[in-house]
Amino acid sequence: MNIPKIRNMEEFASFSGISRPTISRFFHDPDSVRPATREKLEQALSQCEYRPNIFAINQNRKLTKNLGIVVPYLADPFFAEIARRIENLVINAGFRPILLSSHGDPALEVANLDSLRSIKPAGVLLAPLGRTSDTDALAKFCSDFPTINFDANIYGIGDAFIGHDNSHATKVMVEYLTRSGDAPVFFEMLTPTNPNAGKRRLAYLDSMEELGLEPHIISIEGEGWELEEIGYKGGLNVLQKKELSTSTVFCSNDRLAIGFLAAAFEMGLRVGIDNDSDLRVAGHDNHPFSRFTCPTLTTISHNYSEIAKNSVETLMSIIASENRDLERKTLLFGGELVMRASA
Amino acid sequence: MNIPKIRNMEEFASFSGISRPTISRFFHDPDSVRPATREKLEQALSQCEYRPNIFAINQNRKLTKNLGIVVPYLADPFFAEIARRIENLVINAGFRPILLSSHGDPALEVANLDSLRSIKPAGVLLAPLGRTSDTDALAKFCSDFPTINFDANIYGIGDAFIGHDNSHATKVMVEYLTRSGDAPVFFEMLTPTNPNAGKRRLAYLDSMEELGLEPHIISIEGEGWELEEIGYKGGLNVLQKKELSTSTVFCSNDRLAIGFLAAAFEMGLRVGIDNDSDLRVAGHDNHPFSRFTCPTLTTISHNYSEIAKNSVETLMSIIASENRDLERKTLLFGGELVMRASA
DNA sequence: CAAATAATTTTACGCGCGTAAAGTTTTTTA
DNA sequence: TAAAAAACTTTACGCGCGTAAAATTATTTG
Repeated sequence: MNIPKIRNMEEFASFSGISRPTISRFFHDPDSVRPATREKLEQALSQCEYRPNIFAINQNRKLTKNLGIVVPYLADPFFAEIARRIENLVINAGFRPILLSSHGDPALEVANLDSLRSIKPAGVLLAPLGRTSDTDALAKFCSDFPTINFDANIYGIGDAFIGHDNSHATKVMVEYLTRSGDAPVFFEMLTPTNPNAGKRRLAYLDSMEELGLEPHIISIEGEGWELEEIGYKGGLNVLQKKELSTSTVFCSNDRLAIGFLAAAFEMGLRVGIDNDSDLRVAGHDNHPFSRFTCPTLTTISHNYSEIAKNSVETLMSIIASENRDLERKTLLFGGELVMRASA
Repeated sequence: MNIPKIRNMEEFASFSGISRPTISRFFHDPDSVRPATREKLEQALSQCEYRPNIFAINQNRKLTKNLGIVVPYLADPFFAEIARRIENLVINAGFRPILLSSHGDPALEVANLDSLRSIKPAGVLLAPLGRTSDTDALAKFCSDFPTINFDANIYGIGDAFIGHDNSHATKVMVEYLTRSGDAPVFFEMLTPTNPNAGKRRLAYLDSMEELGLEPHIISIEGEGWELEEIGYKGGLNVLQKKELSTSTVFCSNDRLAIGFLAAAFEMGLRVGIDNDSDLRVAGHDNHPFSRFTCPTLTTISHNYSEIAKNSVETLMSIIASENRDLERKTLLFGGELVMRASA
C-alpha cells in the first residue's frame, strides 16, 4: 500500500533524492555514477518500481538500444533455434532484440526492414531470403544501419557475413559417404531460394572430382519454403523412375531429406546404413527434427553457437566503434559430421 | 536529387501545405480528413518519404498501436505457425505485433511481459507456459492491460480464453480408433507443462467409459519442452517392457507421438493401420511435421485459423470498447480428425 | 590540509508529436 | 442562397527524457 506511484524521472528524482540528470546518466550506464549514488538509486528503485519511459528515451537518444533480428522463415525450427540463441546474446549485451520473420515473402522482408527503420535500430542481424530478396531494398537499408548478414550470403549486403562453411561440410560428408559405402548422388532443388544450396552443389562437384568419382546431381522442381513437401514429391518421382545411379543420396538440406525419407518409406524402401537396407540418405544442417526421423538422419551440423556468437559480437564492435568503413569481412564456421542411422 | 529531406511533421506541413494538427489526424486515421485533403497528403507523401517518428507518437498517445504476442516456445513449429497467423491478422488490423517467445522458461515469460509493459501495448495475446507459469505475475500483468489468453487456459488469466476443444477432439479420436481397430491406450507425460494435457487425459477417461471400455493410461516421466525426446525415451521403455494392453496408442500430442514413432522404429516394430502392422499410433495437434513422419501420423487438427481469428477479434473489440469489466468468456473450437497412415 | 579533480545539482532548452481551444474556411443541408 | 455543420488553421501547451553549461559539492591527490 505504501508503494508510491512514480510517474516520471522528475518524481523519481524527488523520491530518491538524486537529481534528474544524474538519474538519466545512471540509467544509461550505472557505472557512470559514484558507487554511493548508485547504491542510493538502487535502493530507491527497489522501493518503487520506476522505469524510464522507453519511448521518451529513444526519441531523444540518437542511438537506441534496439537491435533487429530478421530471419526468412521462423516456422522453420532451424531459424527458430538460431534466433533463440541470438536473442539471448543480444539481451546479455544490454540490447533489446526485435525478432521479425519474413515468412518466405520478399515483400514482407522489405516491410520488416521498413518497420525496423522506424525504430532506429542500433544495428540489425539479417538472414535474408536469398534469391527472391529485393537486393536493392536490402542494400539501401544496410547503407543506413549497421547490418550483419548471416546464414545466407548476399554479396555486398551488410558490413560482414557470418555463416556456415558449406564447402567444407559438403566435402566431409561426401568423403564419409564414399568411405562407408556407395558414392552419393546429390539431391537438390533446381531453383532453391537459399544461396547456400548453390555452394553445396559446387562443393559436391568439387569433392567428387577430387575423389575421382562421377558426380550425379538430381535437381527437382518446386518453389517456396515447403521443403519437406518438395523433397517428398521429388523423392517419390526419383524413386519411382529409378533415377538413382547409386544407393546413396546426399540431400542438399535436412528438410528435403525428411521429405525424401517419407517418400522412401511410402515406397516400401528400407533406408539405413546396415547391410539389409536398400538406400542410404544423408542431409545437411542438423535440423532439430533430424534426430527423430525414421531412421534418424545422418547429417552435418552448423556451428550454431559460434555463428550466433560471432554475429552478435561483430555487430557490437561495429556499433561501439561507430566505424562502418571497414571492408566487408566474411567469417565461415565449419560444421560437424553427425553420424546417425540413415547413412 | 530533388527529394526533400523532411525531418518532422512541421516540415511536412510546410511541404504539403496542410497544417500540422490535420496531418496528425491523417496519420492516426486517414478517413478522418476530407478526401481532397487526404489526396493532397498522399501526393506529398509520394514525393518525400516522410514518416512520423514512432517514439514521439507512442510517447504522447495514451494508447499505442503496439500489440504483444507471447508464446511459450517459438522453436516449436506449432507455435510458430499460430504466431504467424496471428501476426498477419494483427498487422491487417493496423497494429504492430511484437512477437516474444518464453523459450519454455517461466522467468523469461515474466521478463517478456515486463518488456511489453514498457512499450505500453494496446493489448496482448498470451499463450502461457502453463503449470510452470508464475501465475501471480501473469495475473498482475493482465489486470493492467487487455489480455487474451490462448492455447493454454489458466483460469482467471486474461479477459477471455480462446482455444482448442480438447474434450471433443479427444472423444472423436477415441471413437475413431475404437471403430477402426483396438481401443487406444493413452500415452502422456506424468507432469506436462501444458494444461491441455490434463483435459485430454480426462476426456480420454470419459470417452472410454462412454464406450464401455477399460481405460489404460501410461504416464511417462520427463520435464521441459523436448517432447520428442521424452516421447522417444518413454516409448522405448514402454515397448521394451511390453506395457501396452492393446496395439493402439493415442499420444497426448504429436510431438510425443513423433518420439514414440522413433522408438517403435528403432525396436523394429511396424506402425500403421494396415493388417500386417504391429502397432497403431495416433497423435493430437496436427503438428506441421506430422505429415512427414514415417508412417504419416494420424492426428486431430486444431482449428488454427478460427483460433487465431477469434483471438485477435476479441482483443480488438475489447480495445475498441475500452470496457474490460465483462465476464471472462471462453471460446473453444473443435478440431478435425486427420486420417493418415499411422492409425 | 589545500589544491586539483571528479561528481553532482541547478537551470534551461529541445526532441517530435498529441491534443485542446478558438477562430476561419469550406462543404452540406434545407 | 442563407444557415448549419464539418473540416481546417492558428496558437499553445504538454509528454518524459536527453543533454549542455555553469555553479556547487564531494572526493582524491600530494
